Amino acid sequence: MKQSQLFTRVKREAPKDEVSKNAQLLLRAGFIHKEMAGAYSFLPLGLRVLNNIMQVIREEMNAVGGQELSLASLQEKELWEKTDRWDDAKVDVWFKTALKNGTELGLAVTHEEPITRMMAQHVSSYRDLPVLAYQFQTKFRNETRAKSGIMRTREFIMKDLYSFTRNKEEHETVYATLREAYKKIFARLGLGAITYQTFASGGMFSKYSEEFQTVSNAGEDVIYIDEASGKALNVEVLNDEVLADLGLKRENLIERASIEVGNTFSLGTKFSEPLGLSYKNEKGESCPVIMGSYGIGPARLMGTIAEVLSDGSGLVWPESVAPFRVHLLSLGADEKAGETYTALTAAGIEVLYDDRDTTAGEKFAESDLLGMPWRVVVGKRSLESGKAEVKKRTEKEAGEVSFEELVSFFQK
RNA sequence: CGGGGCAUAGUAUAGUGGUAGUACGAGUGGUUUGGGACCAUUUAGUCUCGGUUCGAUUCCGAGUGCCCCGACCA
Repeated sequence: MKQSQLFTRVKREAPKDEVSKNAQLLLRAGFIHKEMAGAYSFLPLGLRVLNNIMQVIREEMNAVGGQELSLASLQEKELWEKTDRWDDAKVDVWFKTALKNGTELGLAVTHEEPITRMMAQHVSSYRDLPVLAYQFQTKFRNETRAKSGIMRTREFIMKDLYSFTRNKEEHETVYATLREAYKKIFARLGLGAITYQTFASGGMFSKYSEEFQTVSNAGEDVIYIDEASGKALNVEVLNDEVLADLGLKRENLIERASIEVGNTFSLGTKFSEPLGLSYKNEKGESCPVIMGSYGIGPARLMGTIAEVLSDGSGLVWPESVAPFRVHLLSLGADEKAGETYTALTAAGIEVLYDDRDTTAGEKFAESDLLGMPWRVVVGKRSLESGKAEVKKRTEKEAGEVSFEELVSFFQK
Protein backbone atom coordinates (compact mmCIF):
# COMPACT_ATOMS: atom_id res chain seq x y z
CA MET A 1 0.00 0.00 0.00
CA LYS A 2 1.05 3.54 -0.60
CA GLN A 3 2.04 5.30 2.58
CA SER A 4 0.54 8.55 1.34
CA GLN A 5 -2.86 6.87 1.65
CA LEU A 6 -2.29 5.51 5.13
CA PHE A 7 -4.35 7.69 7.46
CA THR A 8 -2.25 6.99 10.53
CA ARG A 9 0.63 9.24 11.35
CA VAL A 10 3.66 8.54 13.45
CA LYS A 11 4.40 10.61 16.52
CA ARG A 12 7.83 11.88 17.29
CA GLU A 13 7.30 11.58 21.01
CA ALA A 14 5.59 8.97 23.12
CA PRO A 15 2.55 10.04 25.14
CA LYS A 16 3.71 11.02 28.60
CA ASP A 17 1.25 8.79 30.43
CA GLU A 18 2.41 5.58 28.83
CA VAL A 19 5.48 4.04 30.34
CA SER A 20 5.50 0.54 28.93
CA LYS A 21 7.68 0.06 25.91
CA ASN A 22 5.08 -1.84 23.91
CA ALA A 23 2.49 0.90 24.29
CA GLN A 24 4.97 3.70 23.59
CA LEU A 25 6.23 2.13 20.38
CA LEU A 26 2.88 0.89 19.10
CA LEU A 27 1.19 4.22 19.83
CA ARG A 28 4.01 6.27 18.31
CA ALA A 29 4.04 4.13 15.20
CA GLY A 30 0.26 4.36 14.82
CA PHE A 31 -0.42 0.64 15.22
CA ILE A 32 -2.91 1.07 18.04
CA HIS A 33 -5.14 3.74 19.53
CA LYS A 34 -5.93 4.01 23.18
CA GLU A 35 -9.64 4.30 23.94
CA MET A 36 -9.25 4.22 27.70
CA ALA A 37 -7.19 2.42 30.29
CA GLY A 38 -7.30 -1.23 29.35
CA ALA A 39 -8.99 -0.79 25.98
CA TYR A 40 -7.06 -0.31 22.78
CA SER A 41 -8.24 -0.11 19.19
CA PHE A 42 -6.21 -1.62 16.38
CA LEU A 43 -5.33 0.65 13.49
CA PRO A 44 -4.55 -0.57 9.96
CA LEU A 45 -0.92 -1.51 10.57
CA GLY A 46 -1.61 -2.97 13.99
CA LEU A 47 -4.57 -4.93 12.72
CA ARG A 48 -2.42 -6.50 10.02
CA VAL A 49 0.01 -7.67 12.71
CA LEU A 50 -2.80 -8.98 14.87
CA ASN A 51 -4.35 -10.80 11.93
CA ASN A 52 -1.00 -12.30 10.98
CA ILE A 53 -0.46 -13.56 14.51
CA MET A 54 -3.95 -15.05 14.51
CA GLN A 55 -3.30 -16.68 11.16
CA VAL A 56 -0.18 -18.42 12.47
CA ILE A 57 -2.17 -19.68 15.43
CA ARG A 58 -5.06 -20.70 13.19
CA GLU A 59 -2.80 -22.73 10.92
CA GLU A 60 -1.33 -24.63 13.86
CA MET A 61 -4.73 -25.23 15.43
CA ASN A 62 -6.08 -26.52 12.12
CA ALA A 63 -3.00 -28.71 11.73
CA VAL A 64 -3.92 -30.65 14.87
CA GLY A 65 -7.55 -30.98 13.86
CA GLY A 66 -9.00 -27.89 15.48
CA GLN A 67 -12.32 -26.67 14.10
CA GLU A 68 -12.86 -22.92 14.21
CA LEU A 69 -16.10 -21.45 15.47
CA SER A 70 -17.22 -18.26 17.16
CA LEU A 71 -19.23 -18.17 20.36
CA ALA A 72 -21.42 -15.32 21.55
CA SER A 73 -20.10 -12.72 23.97
CA LEU A 74 -23.42 -12.17 25.70
CA GLN A 75 -23.85 -14.78 28.38
CA GLU A 76 -26.81 -16.07 30.36
CA LYS A 77 -26.75 -15.89 34.13
CA GLU A 78 -28.48 -19.26 34.56
CA LEU A 79 -25.80 -21.08 32.59
CA TRP A 80 -23.00 -19.78 34.76
CA GLU A 81 -24.91 -20.49 37.95
CA LYS A 82 -24.83 -24.17 37.04
CA THR A 83 -21.07 -24.17 37.49
CA ASP A 84 -21.19 -21.65 40.33
CA ARG A 85 -19.20 -19.07 38.41
CA TRP A 86 -21.73 -16.26 38.21
CA ASP A 87 -21.24 -15.02 41.76
CA ASP A 88 -18.82 -12.08 41.96
CA ALA A 89 -17.27 -13.76 44.97
CA LYS A 90 -16.25 -16.63 42.66
CA VAL A 91 -15.33 -14.74 39.50
CA ASP A 92 -14.72 -11.10 40.28
CA VAL A 93 -13.95 -9.82 36.79
CA TRP A 94 -17.41 -9.98 35.27
CA PHE A 95 -18.83 -7.09 33.34
CA LYS A 96 -22.52 -7.56 34.01
CA THR A 97 -25.38 -5.90 32.25
CA ALA A 98 -29.08 -6.46 31.74
CA LEU A 99 -31.79 -6.67 29.14
CA LYS A 100 -34.48 -3.99 29.00
CA ASN A 101 -36.77 -6.34 30.91
CA GLY A 102 -34.27 -6.68 33.71
CA THR A 103 -32.82 -10.10 32.86
CA GLU A 104 -29.20 -10.17 33.92
CA LEU A 105 -26.48 -10.89 31.39
CA GLY A 106 -22.72 -11.04 31.47
CA LEU A 107 -20.05 -10.24 28.92
CA ALA A 108 -18.03 -13.41 28.47
CA VAL A 109 -14.93 -13.65 30.63
CA THR A 110 -14.21 -17.06 29.11
CA HIS A 111 -16.24 -19.65 27.22
CA GLU A 112 -16.09 -23.05 28.93
CA GLU A 113 -19.73 -22.93 29.96
CA PRO A 114 -21.32 -21.98 26.65
CA ILE A 115 -19.20 -24.33 24.56
CA THR A 116 -19.81 -27.24 26.92
CA ARG A 117 -23.57 -26.75 26.86
CA MET A 118 -23.52 -26.29 23.10
CA MET A 119 -21.47 -29.47 22.60
CA ALA A 120 -24.06 -31.47 24.49
CA GLN A 121 -26.35 -31.01 21.49
CA HIS A 122 -23.76 -32.36 19.09
CA VAL A 123 -21.96 -35.10 21.00
CA SER A 124 -23.77 -38.21 22.05
CA SER A 125 -21.67 -41.22 21.05
CA TYR A 126 -18.07 -42.27 21.56
CA ARG A 127 -17.97 -42.10 17.76
CA ASP A 128 -18.38 -38.31 18.00
CA LEU A 129 -15.17 -37.87 19.97
CA PRO A 130 -12.58 -36.50 20.20
CA VAL A 131 -13.46 -32.93 19.22
CA LEU A 132 -11.16 -29.93 19.21
CA ALA A 133 -12.97 -26.63 18.76
CA TYR A 134 -11.49 -23.17 18.97
CA GLN A 135 -12.23 -19.54 18.35
CA PHE A 136 -10.76 -16.08 18.34
CA GLN A 137 -13.17 -14.14 20.48
CA THR A 138 -13.23 -11.09 22.67
CA LYS A 139 -13.05 -11.64 26.39
CA PHE A 140 -14.21 -8.95 28.78
CA ARG A 141 -12.57 -8.89 32.18
CA ASN A 142 -13.12 -6.14 34.68
CA GLU A 143 -9.54 -6.08 35.90
CA THR A 144 -8.98 -3.96 38.96
CA ARG A 145 -5.90 -2.60 37.35
CA ALA A 146 -5.23 -2.60 33.64
CA LYS A 147 -1.58 -2.03 32.94
CA SER A 148 1.48 -2.42 30.76
CA GLY A 149 -0.07 -1.15 27.54
CA ILE A 150 -1.73 -3.94 25.57
CA MET A 151 -0.37 -6.63 27.88
CA ARG A 152 -3.18 -6.53 30.42
CA THR A 153 -6.43 -5.07 29.17
CA ARG A 154 -10.10 -5.31 30.04
CA GLU A 155 -11.16 -6.27 26.55
CA PHE A 156 -9.01 -8.55 24.46
CA ILE A 157 -9.20 -11.23 21.83
CA MET A 158 -8.23 -14.68 22.97
CA LYS A 159 -7.69 -17.82 20.99
CA ASP A 160 -9.27 -20.46 23.13
CA LEU A 161 -9.39 -24.08 22.12
CA TYR A 162 -11.40 -26.65 24.00
CA SER A 163 -10.74 -30.36 23.74
CA PHE A 164 -13.43 -32.97 24.29
CA THR A 165 -12.19 -36.49 24.75
CA ARG A 166 -13.45 -39.90 25.86
CA ASN A 167 -11.04 -40.60 28.68
CA LYS A 168 -7.92 -39.51 30.47
CA GLU A 169 -5.57 -41.30 28.10
CA GLU A 170 -7.09 -39.68 25.07
CA HIS A 171 -7.00 -36.36 26.84
CA GLU A 172 -3.31 -36.75 27.61
CA THR A 173 -2.58 -37.47 23.95
CA VAL A 174 -4.52 -34.42 22.80
CA TYR A 175 -2.96 -32.28 25.51
CA ALA A 176 0.54 -33.27 24.40
CA THR A 177 -0.38 -32.52 20.80
CA LEU A 178 -1.53 -29.04 21.72
CA ARG A 179 1.64 -28.44 23.72
CA GLU A 180 3.70 -29.19 20.61
CA ALA A 181 1.44 -26.99 18.49
CA TYR A 182 2.01 -24.15 20.94
CA LYS A 183 5.76 -24.59 20.71
CA LYS A 184 5.49 -24.31 16.93
CA ILE A 185 3.45 -21.15 17.21
CA PHE A 186 5.95 -19.38 19.45
CA ALA A 187 8.81 -20.52 17.25
CA ARG A 188 7.09 -19.15 14.16
CA LEU A 189 6.52 -15.83 15.91
CA GLY A 190 10.21 -15.45 16.62
CA LEU A 191 9.87 -16.08 20.34
CA GLY A 192 10.81 -19.75 20.46
CA ALA A 193 14.25 -19.33 21.98
CA ILE A 194 13.04 -17.31 24.94
CA THR A 195 9.69 -18.97 25.57
CA TYR A 196 9.52 -21.78 28.11
CA GLN A 197 7.04 -24.48 28.89
CA THR A 198 6.34 -23.65 32.52
CA PHE A 199 4.63 -25.66 35.22
CA ALA A 200 2.13 -23.71 37.25
CA SER A 201 -0.51 -24.40 39.82
CA GLY A 202 -3.03 -26.67 38.32
CA GLY A 203 -6.64 -27.12 38.81
CA MET A 204 -8.43 -29.91 40.36
CA PHE A 205 -7.96 -32.52 37.66
CA SER A 206 -4.26 -32.38 37.11
CA LYS A 207 -1.27 -31.68 39.24
CA TYR A 208 -0.19 -28.72 37.16
CA SER A 209 -1.42 -26.44 34.52
CA GLU A 210 1.15 -25.41 31.97
CA GLU A 211 2.03 -21.94 30.86
CA PHE A 212 4.20 -20.67 28.10
CA GLN A 213 6.34 -17.89 29.48
CA THR A 214 8.45 -15.52 27.40
CA VAL A 215 11.44 -14.11 29.23
CA SER A 216 11.16 -10.33 29.48
CA ASN A 217 11.58 -7.75 32.18
CA ALA A 218 8.23 -6.37 31.08
CA GLY A 219 6.54 -9.50 32.39
CA GLU A 220 4.56 -9.69 35.59
CA ASP A 221 5.41 -13.33 36.32
CA VAL A 222 8.51 -14.85 37.85
CA ILE A 223 9.70 -18.23 36.62
CA TYR A 224 12.60 -20.53 37.39
CA ILE A 225 14.28 -22.00 34.35
CA ASP A 226 16.25 -25.21 34.03
CA GLU A 227 18.22 -24.50 30.85
CA ALA A 228 19.38 -28.09 30.45
CA SER A 229 15.87 -29.44 30.02
CA GLY A 230 14.34 -26.26 28.67
CA LYS A 231 11.65 -26.49 31.31
CA ALA A 232 10.59 -23.94 33.86
CA LEU A 233 8.29 -23.57 36.79
CA ASN A 234 6.30 -20.65 38.04
CA VAL A 235 7.37 -19.18 41.37
CA GLU A 236 3.90 -20.09 42.68
CA VAL A 237 4.80 -23.79 42.64
CA LEU A 238 8.45 -23.49 43.64
CA ASN A 239 8.84 -25.92 46.53
CA ASP A 240 10.78 -29.07 47.32
CA GLU A 241 7.90 -31.38 46.59
CA VAL A 242 7.35 -29.99 43.11
CA LEU A 243 11.07 -29.94 42.35
CA ALA A 244 11.33 -33.61 43.28
CA ASP A 245 8.25 -34.39 41.24
CA LEU A 246 9.65 -32.70 38.15
CA GLY A 247 13.16 -34.01 38.73
CA LEU A 248 14.65 -30.53 38.90
CA LYS A 249 17.40 -29.30 41.19
CA ARG A 250 17.05 -25.91 42.82
CA GLU A 251 20.69 -25.01 42.24
CA ASN A 252 20.26 -25.40 38.48
CA LEU A 253 17.40 -22.96 38.25
CA ILE A 254 17.71 -19.36 37.19
CA GLU A 255 15.12 -16.76 38.04
CA ARG A 256 13.63 -14.61 35.29
CA ALA A 257 10.74 -12.18 34.87
CA SER A 258 8.45 -13.36 32.12
CA ILE A 259 5.26 -12.76 30.17
CA GLU A 260 2.59 -15.44 30.15
CA VAL A 261 1.82 -15.83 26.47
CA GLY A 262 -0.18 -19.04 26.59
CA ASN A 263 -1.60 -21.61 28.94
CA THR A 264 -3.12 -25.06 28.89
CA PHE A 265 -5.44 -26.66 31.42
CA SER A 266 -6.74 -30.11 32.03
CA LEU A 267 -10.34 -29.61 33.05
CA GLY A 268 -11.45 -33.19 33.64
CA THR A 269 -15.21 -33.24 34.13
CA LYS A 270 -15.43 -29.90 35.90
CA PHE A 271 -17.71 -28.50 33.19
CA SER A 272 -19.04 -31.58 31.46
CA GLU A 273 -20.71 -32.97 34.60
CA PRO A 274 -22.68 -29.94 35.79
CA LEU A 275 -23.63 -29.05 32.22
CA GLY A 276 -24.59 -32.56 31.17
CA LEU A 277 -22.03 -33.21 28.45
CA SER A 278 -21.73 -36.98 28.26
CA TYR A 279 -21.50 -39.69 25.65
CA LYS A 280 -22.47 -43.34 25.31
CA ASN A 281 -19.57 -45.75 25.15
CA GLU A 282 -19.43 -49.03 23.20
CA LYS A 283 -21.40 -50.74 25.96
CA GLY A 284 -24.11 -48.14 25.94
CA GLU A 285 -22.99 -46.65 29.24
CA SER A 286 -23.13 -42.91 29.76
CA CYS A 287 -19.72 -41.34 30.47
CA PRO A 288 -18.74 -37.74 31.12
CA VAL A 289 -16.61 -36.04 28.49
CA ILE A 290 -13.07 -35.16 29.57
CA MET A 291 -12.14 -31.61 28.69
CA GLY A 292 -9.12 -29.38 28.33
CA SER A 293 -8.72 -25.70 27.49
CA TYR A 294 -5.86 -23.97 25.75
CA GLY A 295 -5.49 -20.20 25.54
CA ILE A 296 -3.29 -17.71 23.73
CA GLY A 297 -3.70 -13.94 23.66
CA PRO A 298 -2.81 -12.59 20.20
CA ALA A 299 -2.65 -8.96 21.33
CA ARG A 300 -0.47 -9.83 24.26
CA LEU A 301 1.79 -11.66 21.83
CA MET A 302 1.93 -8.53 19.70
CA GLY A 303 2.95 -6.56 22.77
CA THR A 304 5.48 -9.21 23.71
CA ILE A 305 7.08 -9.05 20.28
CA ALA A 306 7.23 -5.26 20.61
CA GLU A 307 8.83 -5.61 24.02
CA VAL A 308 11.47 -8.20 23.29
CA LEU A 309 12.39 -7.69 19.63
CA SER A 310 12.37 -3.91 19.26
CA ASP A 311 15.54 -1.84 19.41
CA GLY A 312 16.48 1.77 20.08
CA SER A 313 15.15 2.88 16.71
CA GLY A 314 11.76 1.27 16.91
CA LEU A 315 9.76 -1.86 16.26
CA VAL A 316 11.23 -4.98 14.68
CA TRP A 317 8.68 -7.41 13.24
CA PRO A 318 9.51 -10.97 12.32
CA GLU A 319 8.50 -11.81 8.75
CA SER A 320 5.74 -14.07 10.05
CA VAL A 321 3.75 -11.19 11.50
CA ALA A 322 5.01 -7.97 9.91
CA PRO A 323 2.26 -5.74 8.50
CA PHE A 324 4.22 -5.60 5.26
CA ARG A 325 7.29 -7.57 4.32
CA VAL A 326 9.00 -4.75 2.50
CA HIS A 327 9.15 -1.04 3.20
CA LEU A 328 10.00 0.68 -0.06
CA LEU A 329 11.33 4.24 0.15
CA SER A 330 11.53 6.60 -2.75
CA LEU A 331 14.25 9.19 -2.34
CA GLY A 332 13.64 11.57 -5.18
CA ALA A 333 13.14 8.75 -7.69
CA ASP A 334 9.39 8.40 -7.68
CA GLU A 335 9.09 7.01 -11.17
CA LYS A 336 11.52 4.14 -10.69
CA ALA A 337 10.26 3.50 -7.17
CA GLY A 338 6.70 3.41 -8.47
CA GLU A 339 7.67 0.80 -11.06
CA THR A 340 9.39 -1.20 -8.36
CA TYR A 341 6.29 -1.03 -6.19
CA THR A 342 4.13 -2.27 -9.04
CA ALA A 343 6.51 -5.11 -9.86
CA LEU A 344 6.87 -6.34 -6.29
CA THR A 345 3.17 -6.07 -5.56
CA ALA A 346 2.29 -7.90 -8.78
CA ALA A 347 4.56 -10.72 -7.63
CA GLY A 348 2.52 -11.06 -4.45
CA ILE A 349 5.03 -9.38 -2.16
CA GLU A 350 3.48 -7.18 0.47
CA VAL A 351 4.96 -3.71 0.19
CA LEU A 352 4.44 -0.48 2.07
CA TYR A 353 5.58 2.18 -0.35
CA ASP A 354 6.67 5.51 1.10
CA ASP A 355 5.73 7.72 -1.82
CA ARG A 356 5.37 10.84 0.29
CA ASP A 357 7.13 14.07 -0.44
CA THR A 358 9.21 14.30 2.71
CA THR A 359 12.90 14.35 3.46
CA ALA A 360 15.12 11.31 3.40
CA GLY A 361 15.87 11.53 7.09
CA GLU A 362 12.22 11.47 7.97
CA LYS A 363 11.60 8.45 5.76
CA PHE A 364 14.47 6.52 7.28
CA ALA A 365 13.49 7.34 10.83
CA GLU A 366 9.89 6.36 10.24
CA SER A 367 10.90 3.21 8.46
CA ASP A 368 12.99 2.17 11.45
CA LEU A 369 10.12 2.94 13.81
CA LEU A 370 7.55 0.96 11.82
CA GLY A 371 9.90 -2.00 11.68
CA MET A 372 9.20 -3.90 8.46
CA PRO A 373 11.64 -6.81 7.99
CA TRP A 374 13.11 -5.41 4.75
CA ARG A 375 13.82 -1.89 3.61
CA VAL A 376 14.29 -1.14 -0.06
CA VAL A 377 15.56 2.29 -1.04
CA VAL A 378 15.23 3.62 -4.55
CA GLY A 379 17.02 6.93 -4.98
CA LYS A 380 19.05 8.83 -7.49
CA ARG A 381 21.98 6.55 -6.77
CA SER A 382 19.84 3.62 -7.84
CA LEU A 383 19.07 5.27 -11.16
CA GLU A 384 22.79 5.49 -11.88
CA SER A 385 23.77 2.04 -10.61
CA GLY A 386 20.65 0.16 -11.70
CA LYS A 387 20.43 -1.29 -8.21
CA ALA A 388 18.18 -0.78 -5.22
CA GLU A 389 19.54 -0.65 -1.74
CA VAL A 390 18.23 -3.58 0.32
CA LYS A 391 18.57 -3.73 4.08
CA LYS A 392 17.26 -6.01 6.74
CA ARG A 393 15.73 -4.26 9.74
CA THR A 394 17.84 -6.40 12.05
CA GLU A 395 21.12 -5.62 10.32
CA LYS A 396 23.21 -2.50 10.14
CA GLU A 397 24.69 -2.87 6.68
CA ALA A 398 22.71 -2.57 3.50
CA GLY A 399 23.29 -4.53 0.32
CA GLU A 400 22.38 -3.91 -3.28
CA VAL A 401 20.14 -5.84 -5.61
CA SER A 402 19.66 -4.99 -9.28
CA PHE A 403 16.15 -4.05 -10.33
CA GLU A 404 15.97 -7.09 -12.60
CA GLU A 405 16.63 -9.43 -9.69
CA LEU A 406 14.59 -7.66 -7.06
CA VAL A 407 11.37 -9.64 -7.47
CA SER A 408 13.10 -13.00 -7.42
CA PHE A 409 15.18 -11.85 -4.46
CA PHE A 410 12.02 -11.48 -2.40
CA GLN A 411 10.35 -14.57 -3.80
CA LYS A 412 13.03 -16.74 -2.27
C1' C B 1 -9.35 -2.63 46.28
C1' G B 2 -4.91 -0.06 49.42
C1' G B 3 -0.89 3.48 48.48
C1' G B 4 1.71 7.29 45.44
C1' G B 5 2.06 10.68 41.28
C1' C B 6 0.06 13.54 37.33
C1' A B 7 -3.86 16.58 34.52
C1' U B 8 -2.21 23.45 29.97
C1' A B 9 -3.09 23.13 21.74
C1' G B 10 -3.34 16.91 17.92
C1' U B 11 1.75 15.58 20.66
C1' A B 12 5.59 17.16 24.19
C1' U B 13 6.30 21.04 27.52
C1' A B 14 6.89 26.43 30.12
C1' G B 15 4.59 30.02 33.06
C1' U B 16 1.39 33.38 35.98
C1' G B 17 -4.04 35.60 41.34
C1' G B 18 -4.84 40.32 36.10
C1' U B 19 -4.57 39.59 27.54
C1' A B 20 -1.18 31.80 28.37
C1' G B 21 4.42 31.11 25.80
C1' U B 22 7.75 27.54 23.16
C1' A B 23 8.86 23.13 20.09
C1' C B 24 6.90 19.38 16.97
C1' G B 25 2.48 18.57 14.05
C1' A B 26 -1.22 20.63 10.66
C1' G B 27 -2.47 24.80 6.58
C1' U B 28 -0.35 28.42 2.91
C1' G B 29 3.97 30.39 -0.02
C1' G B 30 9.02 29.55 -1.08
C1' U B 31 13.99 27.22 -0.74
C1' U B 32 15.56 22.16 -0.04
C1' U B 33 16.05 16.57 -0.87
C1' G B 34 20.48 9.82 1.37
C1' G B 35 19.26 10.03 8.45
C1' G B 36 13.55 13.64 11.73
C1' A B 37 16.52 20.42 6.57
C1' C B 38 15.16 25.72 6.47
C1' C B 39 12.60 30.78 5.94
C1' A B 40 7.99 33.49 6.22
C1' U B 41 3.01 33.17 7.68
C1' U B 42 -1.50 30.92 9.72
C1' U B 43 -3.91 27.46 13.03
C1' A B 44 -5.15 25.46 17.86
C1' G B 45 -5.07 24.92 24.66
C1' U B 46 -5.57 25.64 30.87
C1' C B 47 -10.12 18.01 32.64
C1' U B 48 -15.32 18.85 35.22
C1' C B 49 -18.18 21.00 39.11
C1' G B 50 -18.19 24.02 43.36
C1' G B 51 -15.67 27.55 46.86
C1' U B 52 -12.43 31.91 48.10
C1' U B 53 -11.62 36.57 45.27
C1' C B 54 -13.11 42.69 42.07
C1' G B 55 -10.78 38.85 39.05
C1' A B 56 -8.88 31.64 39.32
C1' U B 57 -5.47 28.18 34.42
C1' U B 58 -2.90 29.42 39.16
C1' C B 59 -5.29 28.98 45.87
C1' C B 60 -9.00 25.46 48.42
C1' G B 61 -12.65 21.23 48.11
C1' A B 62 -15.04 17.38 45.53
C1' G B 63 -15.36 14.56 41.19
C1' U B 64 -13.43 12.34 36.81
C1' G B 65 -9.44 10.49 33.96
C1' C B 66 -4.46 8.57 33.25
C1' C B 67 0.26 6.34 34.98
C1' C B 68 3.13 3.69 38.70
C1' C B 69 3.76 0.24 43.25
C1' G B 70 1.07 -3.53 45.87
C1' A B 71 -3.14 -6.96 46.24
C1' C B 72 -5.94 -9.62 42.57
C1' C B 73 -5.51 -12.29 37.80
C1' A B 74 -11.09 -19.23 35.37
